[in-house]
Amino acid sequence: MGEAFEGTIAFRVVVALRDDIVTMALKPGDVISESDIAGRYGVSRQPVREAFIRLAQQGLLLIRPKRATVVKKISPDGVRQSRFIRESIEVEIIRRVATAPAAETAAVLAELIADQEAASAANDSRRFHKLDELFHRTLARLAGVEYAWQLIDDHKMQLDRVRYLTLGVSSSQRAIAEHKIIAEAVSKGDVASAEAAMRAHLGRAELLLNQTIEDFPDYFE
Amino acid sequence: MGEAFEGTIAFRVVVALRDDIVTMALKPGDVISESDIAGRYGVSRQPVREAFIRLAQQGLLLIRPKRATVVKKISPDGVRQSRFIRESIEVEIIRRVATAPAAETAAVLAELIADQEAASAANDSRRFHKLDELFHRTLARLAGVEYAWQLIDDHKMQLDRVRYLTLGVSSSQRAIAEHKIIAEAVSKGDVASAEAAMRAHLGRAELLLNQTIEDFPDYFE
DNA sequence: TTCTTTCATCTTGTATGGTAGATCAAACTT
DNA sequence: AAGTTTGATCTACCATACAAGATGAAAGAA
Repeated sequence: MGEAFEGTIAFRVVVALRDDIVTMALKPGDVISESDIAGRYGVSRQPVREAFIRLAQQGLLLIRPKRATVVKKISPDGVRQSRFIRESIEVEIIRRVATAPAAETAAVLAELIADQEAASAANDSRRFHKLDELFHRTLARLAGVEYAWQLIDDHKMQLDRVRYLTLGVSSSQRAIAEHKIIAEAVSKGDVASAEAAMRAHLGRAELLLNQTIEDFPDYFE
Repeated sequence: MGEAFEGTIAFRVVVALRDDIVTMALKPGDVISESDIAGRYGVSRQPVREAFIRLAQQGLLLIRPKRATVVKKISPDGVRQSRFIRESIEVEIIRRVATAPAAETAAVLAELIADQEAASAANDSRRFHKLDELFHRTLARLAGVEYAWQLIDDHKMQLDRVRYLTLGVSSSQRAIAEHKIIAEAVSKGDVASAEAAMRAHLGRAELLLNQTIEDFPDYFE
């Protein structure tokens, strides 16, 4: 997002609150108020209020006029549709890249996968997560639609909350293997295989979601 | 978007400004200020400020800290990528609906097309535009991803600004003919034809964009 | 007891005053 | 004349005070 207000207090509050929400320090259903947060951060209500507005538009908060503001519960159907949107766009991206692969494509993807293997070997899950994201964003860049990835990124916050609930079960080995299949198909210009591999790669999240709903029913609508 | 603040002044300002921007009453590059708009609507600066924040997050305004706020110029690349997103999602939607068409599908789409023909015959272009939108949103509903359409709708605002610049050239006849082809393929469960028809239907906008950039260069980045 | 009503106390919404950064033109210096 | 500095005047940012709706518990009526 082109956040053009980085120096402001409101920006600091947005970043802090968003982090708290995604990492589940603020749990779905938690009630917060402008004065509450203002006091906690030692600022006035005004910048907090503006942060609330921004986070509400991102689907993380629900401002209830004259009542209170709550951390939005995760909507299973919303997550499902976010996945639908992501799969639609990423499939189209992979088609474009595979249809006319640029010269650099194979090398760039291979290097990213090598980095991922290094991070996996070092058990650095945070770095692996970053590299995983970078892999997908790079594909968007190669397709000339990096902005489209930003859109996915916005909606990925909901998914990230789910992901955070299931920390540690991420099998980076399998993800890397799937990345390799995708990269190979793309580099060869095999559109159909690339699309199928991407769908398989993204499809695994569905099971994860259902499991998570069972484990943490209070966090979902 | 689940705008949950309909009774407020800020909401009225958002609606009014968004309408002004989409209809080009406020032109790309126009400079506005909180006090300016506040005075014009007879309200205080506070709700105007909040409206600015919301519109900035929707990509219609650019708030420049300590300087001024301008109506964002239209980014040709942004419009192109919005089209990419829309096509990705709508193609996936049409696939889903065509793969397993519900019983009601054919009848629902036929009725919508009939309404469109009536609006076209009556030369009611505003009503036709609404029905055109409804056709696409209905497909999303039939695919069980109506929320995905809301996403398209948000990003469609940029396209709507372009569309408004080229008023009158909308050939509703051709659009209706294309809708018929789509509806028929979907009803028959012919996935490949439905997808191709949808791509062709959405693809026409590219030419329109290039023409518009030539005609109104000042409104684009 | 059970239902109704009142009212203290939450909340967000709005108005307004002051602050500091950004801009630009006029005055000044060289 | 050309470049520099100053200062008036914009702007958005923030703090604060007040208004009004929503809530829930306590007091009162049946």
